[in-house]
Amino acid sequence: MASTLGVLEALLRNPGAIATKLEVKQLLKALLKRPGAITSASEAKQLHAQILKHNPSSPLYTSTAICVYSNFKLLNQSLLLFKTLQSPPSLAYKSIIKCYAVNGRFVESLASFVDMRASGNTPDHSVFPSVLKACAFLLDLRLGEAVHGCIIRLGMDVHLITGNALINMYAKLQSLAESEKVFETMTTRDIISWNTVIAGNAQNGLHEDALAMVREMGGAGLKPDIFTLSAILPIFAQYVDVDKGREIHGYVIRYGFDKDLYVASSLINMYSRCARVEDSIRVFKITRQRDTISWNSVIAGCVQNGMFDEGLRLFRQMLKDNVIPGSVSFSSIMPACAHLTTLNLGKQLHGYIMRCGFDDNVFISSSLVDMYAKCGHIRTAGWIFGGIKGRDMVSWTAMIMGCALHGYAEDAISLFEQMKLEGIRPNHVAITAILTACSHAGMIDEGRRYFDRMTEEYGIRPGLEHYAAMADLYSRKGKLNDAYQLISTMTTPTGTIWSLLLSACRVHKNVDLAEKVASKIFEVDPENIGARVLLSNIYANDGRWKEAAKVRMTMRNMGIRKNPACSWIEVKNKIHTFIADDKSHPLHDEINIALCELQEKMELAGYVADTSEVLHDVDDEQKKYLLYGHSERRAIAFGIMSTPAGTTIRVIKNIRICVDCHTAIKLISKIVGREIVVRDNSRFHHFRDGECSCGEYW
DNA sequence: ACGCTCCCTG
Repeated sequence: MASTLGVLEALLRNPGAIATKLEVKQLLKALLKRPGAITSASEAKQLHAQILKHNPSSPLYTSTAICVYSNFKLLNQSLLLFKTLQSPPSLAYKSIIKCYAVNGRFVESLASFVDMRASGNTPDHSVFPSVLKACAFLLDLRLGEAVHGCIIRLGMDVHLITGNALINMYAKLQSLAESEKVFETMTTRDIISWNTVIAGNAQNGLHEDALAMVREMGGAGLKPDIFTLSAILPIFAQYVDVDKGREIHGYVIRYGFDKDLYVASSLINMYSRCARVEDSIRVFKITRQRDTISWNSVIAGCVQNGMFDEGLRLFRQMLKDNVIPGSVSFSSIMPACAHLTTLNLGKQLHGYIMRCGFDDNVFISSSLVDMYAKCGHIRTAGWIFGGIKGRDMVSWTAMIMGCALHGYAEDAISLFEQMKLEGIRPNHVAITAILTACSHAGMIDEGRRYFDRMTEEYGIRPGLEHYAAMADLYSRKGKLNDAYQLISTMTTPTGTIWSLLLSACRVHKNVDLAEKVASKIFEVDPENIGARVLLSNIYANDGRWKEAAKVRMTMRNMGIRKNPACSWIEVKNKIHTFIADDKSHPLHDEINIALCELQEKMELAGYVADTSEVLHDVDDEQKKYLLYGHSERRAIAFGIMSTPAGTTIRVIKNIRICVDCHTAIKLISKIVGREIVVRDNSRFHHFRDGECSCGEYW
C-alpha cells in the first residue's frame, strides 16, 4: 500500500510521468480507500487527468474524483463530473451533498439527499451531519424530523457527530425538548455536544438550564471553552448582571481566552449592556485581532450609552483601519446621527449604505426613518418607510414616533391602526409612540383611551415612559390637576416625570402647584438642574424676583450651573451655533440688521412683543431688546441671509421654544415665504405661511 | 463531518 501510494504521488506531482493502465488501476483502488492521500487541489486535477486518460467511463473512478474534488470544496468540478453519471454510486452522492453544504448551497444539498434516497442508495454517518446542518439553516423542521427518522432506522443516532448535528438542528428550530432528548440518549458526548445544547438553551431563553449545564459539564470532566463562554455571556448581558459577567471575564483571562474574537465581542457587548462602556472599550483596545463584529460591538456600545461622538470617532477609525463595514455597522451608528441631528453625516452614510446595497435591510431602513424624522425631514422618512419590504414593528414605531415628533397625530394614529391590521402587535415602545403622538396634538381622549386599554388589548402594563407620555399629554393641554392626580397614582414617580408637570406649570403660570411639584422633585432628585432653573423662571415670570434669586443662589451653593440656551443651524456643511446674547458669530452685525428689518415688517403685520417671557428684572423696552437676542431668531435670520429664497430653514434648539419666539417665527415664515422647521428639546415645529404644525401645544 | 459572537424603535 505504502509503495503504491508512493508511485501515485510521483504520478500526481509530476504531470510528465507515465504509468501503465494496470498501475493506474491499482493506484485508484488504493485511493478509494484513502482519498485523503490527495493533499492539494492541483493533485486532485492530476488524478482527474489520469482517470480521463485511462478509464473515463468508470462510475467508481469518477466518484473517487468527485470525492477528492469535494474535499477541496471544488463544487463546479464535482458537479461537472457528477452530471456525467447515469446512476451515481453512493460515494458520488455523499460527496456532492457535502460539497453543496460546505459551499452554503443548502437547498441543492437537500435535493441531492432526496435524490440519493429515491435512487435507493443508503446514506451513512458521513452525510447526515451536512444534511442536518442544511435543515437547520433552512429552518425545515419537517424534513429534519424525516432525516432523524432515517437516522434512527439506520441505527446512526449513536454516532457522536450525527448526534451533535441533531442537537443543533433541533435547537435552531426551537425544538428544545427534542434537542435535550437527543443529548440524553447519546452514549458518548464530547464538548461540542455540551456546548451545542448549552447554546441552544441560552439562545432560546432557557437561561437557568444553560447555566446549570455549564456547572454540570465539570462533573463530566469537561471545562468551559471559548464556545461555552461566548454562548453564556449574552445571558449576563441581558440580565445586566455585571458581577457574573466580570466573574466570567476573570475565568477568560485565567485561561487565556481573551485573545478569542468571539469571547472578546461577547465581553464588549456584556459590558456595554451593563452600562460599563469604559470596560467594553478597554476590552476592545486590548483585543489585537479585530473584525467587523468586534468593531460593531464597541460602536453600538457607545451609541447605546449615549456616547455618540465616541461612537462616530470609532466608526471613522474602523474605516481608516480598512475594516469593511457591514450592514450591522450602519444600523449601529445611524442612531448617533439621529440623536446628534447631524443630517449631513446621516445623508453621507445613507449614500454609503446604498453603494453597499444595504438599503433593503430592514434594520438600516428603520434607523434611516428615525434619523430623517429626527433631523426634521419627515417626508424623506415617510418615503423610506414606504419602500421598506417586510416592515416590522420597529419600522412602524420609528415612523409613528416620527409623525408624533412632528405633530402629525392623525397620521400617527392611522399608521398605528394600520400596523395592527397587518397583524403586528405593538410593544411598549410602539405604545409610547402613539401616546406621544396624542400628547403633541393635545388629543386627550384618544390618548386616555390608548392608555386605559393597553393592558387589556396588548398585554402591556403601563411603565414609566407611558406615565410620562400621559403626564405630558395632560400638562401640555393645561390639565395640571389631572396630571398631578395621574402622577400621584404611581408607586415611585421619578423626578423626570414630575418635571414634565413643572414645565407645564411654567407655561400655564401656576406658581402654587409649581412649588408643590418642585418639592416632590427635590425629594427624589435634589441635583435636578432643570427643575431648579424652571422654578426660578416660574418665580421670575410671576415677578417674585426675590424667590427666583434664592433658587439661583441655592444652585450656586450646590455648585450646579445650567447649560446656556442655544440654537444651531447647518449651512453648507457647517454647523453655526448661536448662544443667547453671544456676539461671537462673524456675521453678528449683519444678523442684527436683518433682525431689525424683520422686526419692522412683523410690527406692520401686527406683532406685539410678549415680554412676559423675559425673566430678567428690567424695564419693558429692555425686555423687548432681550427678546431679539433669542438664539433661535438669530439662527433663523442667519439661515435666511445665507440660503437661496424658498429654501427650508431648519433650526435646532436645546430648550423649549418661548411663546414670543413662537409667535414671531410664525410671522417670519409668512413674511419671507419660507418653511421654517424648529426642533426644540421635545418636538418639531413646522412654521409655514404664518401657522405652526403644533397647533399651539408644545 | 457537528458547535460560538454583533445590529434597529422611547
